[in-house]
Order: sequence, then C-alpha cells, then structure tokens
Amino acid sequence: MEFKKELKDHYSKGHEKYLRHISVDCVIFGFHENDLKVLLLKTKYAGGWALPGGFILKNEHMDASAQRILKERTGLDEIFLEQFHVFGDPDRSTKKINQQFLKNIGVKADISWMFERFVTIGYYALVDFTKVTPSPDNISAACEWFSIYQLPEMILDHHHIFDEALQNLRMQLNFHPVGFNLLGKKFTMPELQKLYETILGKELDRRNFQRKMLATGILKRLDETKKGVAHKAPFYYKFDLRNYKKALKSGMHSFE
Amino acid sequence: MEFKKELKDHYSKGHEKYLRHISVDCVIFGFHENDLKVLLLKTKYAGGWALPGGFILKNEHMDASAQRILKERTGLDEIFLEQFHVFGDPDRSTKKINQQFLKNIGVKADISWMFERFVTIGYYALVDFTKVTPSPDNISAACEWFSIYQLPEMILDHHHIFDEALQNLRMQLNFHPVGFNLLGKKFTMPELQKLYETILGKELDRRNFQRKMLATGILKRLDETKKGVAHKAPFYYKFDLRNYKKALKSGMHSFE
DNA sequence: TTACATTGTGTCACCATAACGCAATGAATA
DNA sequence: TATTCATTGCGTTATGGTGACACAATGTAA
Repeated sequence: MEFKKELKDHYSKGHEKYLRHISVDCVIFGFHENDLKVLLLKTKYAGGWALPGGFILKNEHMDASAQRILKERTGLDEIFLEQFHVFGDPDRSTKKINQQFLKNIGVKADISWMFERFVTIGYYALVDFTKVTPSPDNISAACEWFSIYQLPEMILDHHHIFDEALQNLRMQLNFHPVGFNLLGKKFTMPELQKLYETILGKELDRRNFQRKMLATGILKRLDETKKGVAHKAPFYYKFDLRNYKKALKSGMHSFE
Repeated sequence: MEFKKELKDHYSKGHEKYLRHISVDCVIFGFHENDLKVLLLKTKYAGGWALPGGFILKNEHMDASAQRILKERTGLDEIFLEQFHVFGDPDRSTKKINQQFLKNIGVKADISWMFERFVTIGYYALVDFTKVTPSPDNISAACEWFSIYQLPEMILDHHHIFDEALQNLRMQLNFHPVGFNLLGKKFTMPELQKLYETILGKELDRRNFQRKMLATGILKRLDETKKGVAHKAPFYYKFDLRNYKKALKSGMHSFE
C-alpha cells in the first residue's frame, strides 16, 4: 500500500517534477548467445510489454534523462546512447490504455498529467549483455530480454518504435563501428561476425568480413587464441580504442 | 495596439492552445542564383535573426505543426520536411533573452509559459526558392533569405541547429535524390550540378557527375535545349518521379 | 594416426569511381 | 561569312573496393 501511494503520487503530481507532454523511450540492445536481444518491461496494470521509458526532469538534460532511465533498468553507467527519432502522432498514446491503467491504480484520469498527450523521444542503446542486471520499475512486474526475432505483444506504438530503432542501428552499422558497446573486452572474429550478422539479419562471407574488419584498423589481434574449442582455435581480438573513436567520428565503409 | 494585445494573449495564454515545453524549429533551404539559402526571421523584440519556429497544437500531429509553420512563412503546401534532431539542453533557451522579450511586450515573465524551458524538434525543409513568398510572423520585423555562407547573428542556439541541419542534408544527399524539392520542373545538368556543389560545399567533376546522375535513372532528358546561352546549349532534364520516389526509399550511391 | 570442421590467408573477376581526353555545339567575334 | 572559344556530351583508363571462391594450416575428436 505504501508502494501504491508512491505510485499514485507519481501519477497525480508527477507534472510538478517532469516536463509535461514529453517522454523518453529506450530501445536497449544486447548481444548474447549469437542473438540480438532487447530489454522489455512487463507492465503490471496495462498488460503487454513496454520499452523502458520515463520523463525529463524539469532541469535535466534530455540525454541525461535517457542515461538515468537506462541506469535504473540495467545498472549501467555511461551507456552508448543515440537519439534516433521523435514520435509525434497525437494518437500514439491512446487514451484507452491510460484510462484503464489509471483506474487500476486509483487515480482519476482527468486529473493526471499522464492522461495528456505525449510526444516521445526515441533513443537506442547498445550494452554489454553480461553486465546488465535487469530491474523492473514501479509499474512493472518483470524486466526481461527478448530476441528481436521473437518479440512479445507490446503496448501502444512501442513495436513501431522498436522497428525504427533497429532500422537506425542497421544504418549506423554501415558507417560506424558498433561492437565495442555490445561485446566484452576480447572476442574472436567469428563472434564479431555473428554480431554483425544478427544485427543485419543476413549472413556474411567469413573471409571478406575478416578482411574488411581488419582493414578498418579498429582491431588489435592478441597473441592469445581461444581455448577448449573443437577444431582450429581462433585468435582473440580487442578494439583499438584510438582508431575506434576516430572511426566513430569519420565513418567507415559499408557491409555487403 | 490591437496587435500587441493579440501578442500578449499569445504569450500569457498560449499554453491553453499548445503543448508546453515543446517547440518546432525549421531550417528552410532554398536554391537561387547558384547559392544555397536559408529563410530567417528578424525578431522585433529580442534582436538577432531566428529560424522560423512555432509550437504544436494540443491535438495536432507534430509533423503537421512543422508543415503549418512552413506554410505560414513561405505560402507553400506539402513541403519536403525531415525531422533531423531534438535539442534538449535545459539551458538552450536562456532565460535572459526570453525575459527581455517578454518585458518588451508587457508580459510578466513568471506568468508566461514562454518563460519555461523548451525542448525543440529540428526539421529541415527543401523548397523551390522561386515559389516562396516570405512573410514574417507577429513577433518578427522581417523574413529574408540568407546565403548559408553569410549568415547573420542568430538568437539562442539557432546557429547550432542550422549547422546540424546542414550536416544532415549533406548526409541525405549521399543516399537520396534531393533536387526535386529545390529546383523547378526542368533544369539543365550544370544547374543540378551547381545545386549539389553548393550543398556539399565543394566542386565536383562535371563529366563524372553527369554519368552518375544519369546512371541513377531518376532523370529524363527532354528534347529541348536551353536557349539564349553563349556556347553550346545544354539539354533540359526533368525528374522521373517514379524512379525518383523509388530512390528516395531504397537509397542511392554517394557523391565523391 | 587419421578425419574433419573451422580458421587464416590469398586469388581473381567485376564494378564503381576519379581523373582526364576529345569532338561537337553555337553564340560571339573578326 | 569564317573563325574563335567556352561549354557540353560522350568516351577511355587506372585504381581500389567488393563478392565469390580456393587452399593450406590448425587442433580436437574419432
């Protein structure tokens, strides 16, 4: 009940803390077991899964609010974040779902700022899957990873927001290095390739991929090879941060 | 005085009409006399030039509000518009300038929604220069074109917004056809080339440009040649709208 | 010891691009 | 009327990136 009061306060007085009409939604990508995954929240009251989202504090930088939201859901700091699109359809947050939601938590719809229209800023994030501790927020019953190829039913236009995010990530992949945010410190070439294939949703030629990646100069080969694998052991690589950052700014060439 | 009352109402009661905290700013590009130009407004009260901007009506699609703003400043309908970035720094609209402004029109700063923080959505537009009738709004003394290479002093972070818009336009130029929105119905190859050179800010090889443009398939050569020119008369071209739109979706290759 | 899936490196044909050549055009000039 | 000449239209060549594929090296499993 203490919890419900806090929630009720949030929904009836949140407009005193946050900018009205503006929300931030995050598409958080992680890579695990050769699969690209997205972090979603199971809403308690509305039903369906939702992108981690939140609002902008009255004196907070918009980017900082996205960072804050991600920190709360993943436990991670200084996440790679990119604003990719704003969703401004007046009907995007249908009144229906909010009404049901507010009724469930005992707030009269017409006195809540949540009942008003929201324009939402879409961010996508790339995180190291192994370092994330998913934690649901107040209004969520669960916080879980989903394969981007097996997404559950999602609320509002969140599936559409996800689609746009993925499309933007794929574009980004053509011009900027991406792996650093999604992989651990060291990795093999086949692992890196799998990441690219998963994001792009298509297979790439092993040999051409290696040649192109090495040509970018953002990789450093370690003397170490992967142990305990059947067949020939691949080398480990790490990113050359200097060149990696240069490539982030200046851009690269595309992949097949 | 009638005018001042209207303005005062807008600044003291506008929040009843518009979404709070959100504005829309447009970078309107036009091409004239081999020069890329931007449409700016001279503010009456604040001093300095500003991007045409406005707010989102409570039940209006965000894109529609940008279209409305452009219609008011240029007289044009169905303008090519692209949302390119959101500017969310809490300090971007400094209180200083708004305070001075509101004082000048006789509105107490602390009662106006305009005094609050704004997150602004940046759009850029491509228009046919010859069809535009620049018209200033209430709070502006003038509405004029400026060469992107000779911009005047601009208010707030509007110069920064312009810079981002130009950078995005240049990116866009690499993958999507652009001329249709900036040129008239028919044009010569050198004219089209000048447009590209002006946007990119560098010279291109005349012969390679022609070959590449024709290879895209978005152009149709007319039987007509330009009259009254010294030396060899160039052919006129028009866009093949079918292929043009296809290229808009699927993308193209880049220019040098 | 052998089999075999996987890795590292190399080759080749193809295509887009950048750089440049040259003849055709047609108004301006002599 | 003949000539000049900047500009246009079309073509050629060298280069480098890309996709498709070959082959030897590796190292565990049979």
